[in-house]
Amino acid sequence: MAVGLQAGQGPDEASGDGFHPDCPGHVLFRHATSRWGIVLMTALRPGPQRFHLLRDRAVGISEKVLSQNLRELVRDGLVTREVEPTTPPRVTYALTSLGSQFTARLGAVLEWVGDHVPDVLDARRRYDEVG
Amino acid sequence: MAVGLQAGQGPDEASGDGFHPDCPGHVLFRHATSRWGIVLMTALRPGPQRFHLLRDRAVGISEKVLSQNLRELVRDGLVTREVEPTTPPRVTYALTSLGSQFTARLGAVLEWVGDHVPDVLDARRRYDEVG
DNA sequence: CGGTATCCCATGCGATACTG
DNA sequence: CAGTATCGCATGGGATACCG
Repeated sequence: MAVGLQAGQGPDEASGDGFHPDCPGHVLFRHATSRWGIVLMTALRPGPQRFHLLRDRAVGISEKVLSQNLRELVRDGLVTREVEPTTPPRVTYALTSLGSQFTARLGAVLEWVGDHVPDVLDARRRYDEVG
Repeated sequence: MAVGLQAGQGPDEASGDGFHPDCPGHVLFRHATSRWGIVLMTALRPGPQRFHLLRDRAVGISEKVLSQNLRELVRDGLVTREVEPTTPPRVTYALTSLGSQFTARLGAVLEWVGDHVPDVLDARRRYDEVG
């Protein structure tokens, strides 16, 4: 059973099945596909990365938001966080197998989107000029 | 080339490739995966639907937000809008082939999420209790 | 180095009311 | 029936400063 299929076929409110915004699967999806979630998950695909490296890859992210996002991903079980208690500390993030699977599927979507940007651009132009 | 892979490997700012929030592909992705975007796209998979039917399926949506979302999806070329100029008017929305392809890929992600909700729940419990 | 704390703003969404 | 107009709020995220 998918997650958001047929929202609102439940009784009357808070539709019985999996699409209410509070549904754990929905929350996971929002975290992983948030503005920075995608960047971070993707950045982790090649292998484990340290905090400052992720900060550099996610150009423009603030440290607050970076750590916020990572914390949620860790909580959801998509990412691991490992601390070596040296001074200064050394913290490494990596995809779990769960995160790896999710990111692979998400990657297919992103790749498709990338391949079809011209079509979207065309559609917008047509929509904007004529009406 | 995927869309958000390796953000920030460009020169210095607004990373050359496809992940700046203003990137058309990113915007498309945000529209289609917004709170209601997923519900609407999914609701349209079985076939064309009229406005009031979509409103009923997306339990809790306001008409304002429904028409907002549909308008963006139409503009992005994922959905068509057809008006029969009767009184009262009869407006039908349907997936384009573009929208159909996108939704299929997205569906794979949603299905995966649905299948792994228990794992996520476990992860969160572990995270919350121990730390 | 790897964070937190604080403040602020833009956006998305909800509720309600009105219209061609 | 299929919208638009208006208002108001919660949330995600940016900027800056400080800490173990």
